[in-house]
Amino acid sequence: MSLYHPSRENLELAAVLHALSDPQRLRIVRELSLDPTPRPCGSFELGVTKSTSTHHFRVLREAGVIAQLEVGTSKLTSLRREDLDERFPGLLDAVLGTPVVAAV
Amino acid sequence: MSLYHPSRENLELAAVLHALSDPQRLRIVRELSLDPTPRPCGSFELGVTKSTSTHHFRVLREAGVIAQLEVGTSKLTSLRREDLDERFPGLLDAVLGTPVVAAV
DNA sequence: ACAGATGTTCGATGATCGTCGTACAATTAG
DNA sequence: CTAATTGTACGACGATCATCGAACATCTGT
Repeated sequence: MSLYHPSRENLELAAVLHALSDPQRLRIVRELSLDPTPRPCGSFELGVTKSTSTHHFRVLREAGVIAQLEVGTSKLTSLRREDLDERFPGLLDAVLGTPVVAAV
Repeated sequence: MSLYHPSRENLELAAVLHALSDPQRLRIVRELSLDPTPRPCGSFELGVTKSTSTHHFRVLREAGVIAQLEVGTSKLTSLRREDLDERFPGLLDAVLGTPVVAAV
């Protein structure tokens, strides 16, 4: 049983925007952008339980924001930056280039 | 009773992304970007009832994506492009599919 | 074989969402 | 004044969402 990942051409803007519209998921994406090394889900400091975490990673994966590779008992997570940049140029940079709070 | 509009500094990324993650609202924003002339809500061809329409315009306004000015019995709607560009550079262009600079 | 680590699955719960219809309010045109 | 236009308010409805806990599965190390 492999994990569903939408192909690059099938990425949907509304789905991507929805995936990014949650604080926890936005945080995951930000962390991933800072250190592009694929890392297991557990290495993210979210203030939620494991099952909630699983949910958020699945939403991100099914929207095509992240890729997850099963390795042993863990899943290495990475940003699908190239696919997103190709399909929605500038979107990821705009989302990531934004400080969490307004900086004047 | 005036309409709530978040100030530029108070625009929240998650709220904006959420507002843009609905097909109807995305459509409103696209139409607004094509013709920047402020227009009443009723001039948009959405396949929903008036009350649903009211709801979508409110979500967009409260997220800071659009501005609504009461004029007579109607409300002139416009994109808050400058505020959005200042606060989240490149986001609106990316969502609208408009490159920030000419393609290479 | 056993224990630990990593993550999933399965309800469940309360909140929010998109949608509708009806009724209402306010302005404008005859 | 009356009627039409423009939009809101108020429930209400099913759907989806974010979250949790408990149980389970799978791999790894000893």
